[in-house]
Amino acid sequence: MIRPRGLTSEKVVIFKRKLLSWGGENFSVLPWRNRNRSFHSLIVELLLQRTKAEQVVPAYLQLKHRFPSSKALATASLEDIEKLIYSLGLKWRAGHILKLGQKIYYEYGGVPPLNREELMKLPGVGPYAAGAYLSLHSDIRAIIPDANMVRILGRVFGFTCYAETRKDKAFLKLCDRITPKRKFKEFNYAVLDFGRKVCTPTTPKHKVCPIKNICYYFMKNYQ
DNA sequence: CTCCGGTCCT
DNA sequence: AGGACCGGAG
Repeated sequence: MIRPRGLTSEKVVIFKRKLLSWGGENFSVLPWRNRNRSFHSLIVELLLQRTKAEQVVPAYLQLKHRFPSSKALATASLEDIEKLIYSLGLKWRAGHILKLGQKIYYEYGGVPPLNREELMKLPGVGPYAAGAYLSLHSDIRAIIPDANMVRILGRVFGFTCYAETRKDKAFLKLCDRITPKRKFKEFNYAVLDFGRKVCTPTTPKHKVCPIKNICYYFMKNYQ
């Protein structure tokens, strides 16, 4: 159970505002960052699991070209998919991608479902992929309780993160409170970019951090 | 050489 | 709840 420190509505408001503003100025353009409710938008979230965005770009473009429709993917061979994502490592994901393509084509007519529970029943789709598909590609508000969110909130609100923190009810509640009601998409993109560029796992870039003055971790270690 | 990261299967 | 998975960055 996490115990956030200094969790006041003022700090929450400042956090949202600063992150949104930072995100607006530092948005990374990536080929899958669109609002298409397409199976490509869901597949790419599997490629992004435990994998850096830059690394995914070529594999994603090739995969999209090779399998332009869910039908093409559903009828593909496992070897074809393995070959395309080989450079990303973790090649067991090829199996998930094939099964996912088949389910989407045969059971959903080519379009992924639009609620969290249904999405998470799909192969390879967990809390991260479901939240990303809904909020980033479908304009449906959802939290993305991934490593970035855990790390950033953990630092700002001074709680220690463990492997199970992502499933912690108090943490999920905090994610829900922090994620804006309206600009959730902009916010989620901001968190992803911020976690990658500023609030990095090791040696966070305090010098360019716009929220260090409300960050428990920074205040404690550098003030 | 060590750390990092989502989901599934035991 | 704990391990397996794999390549890249620090």
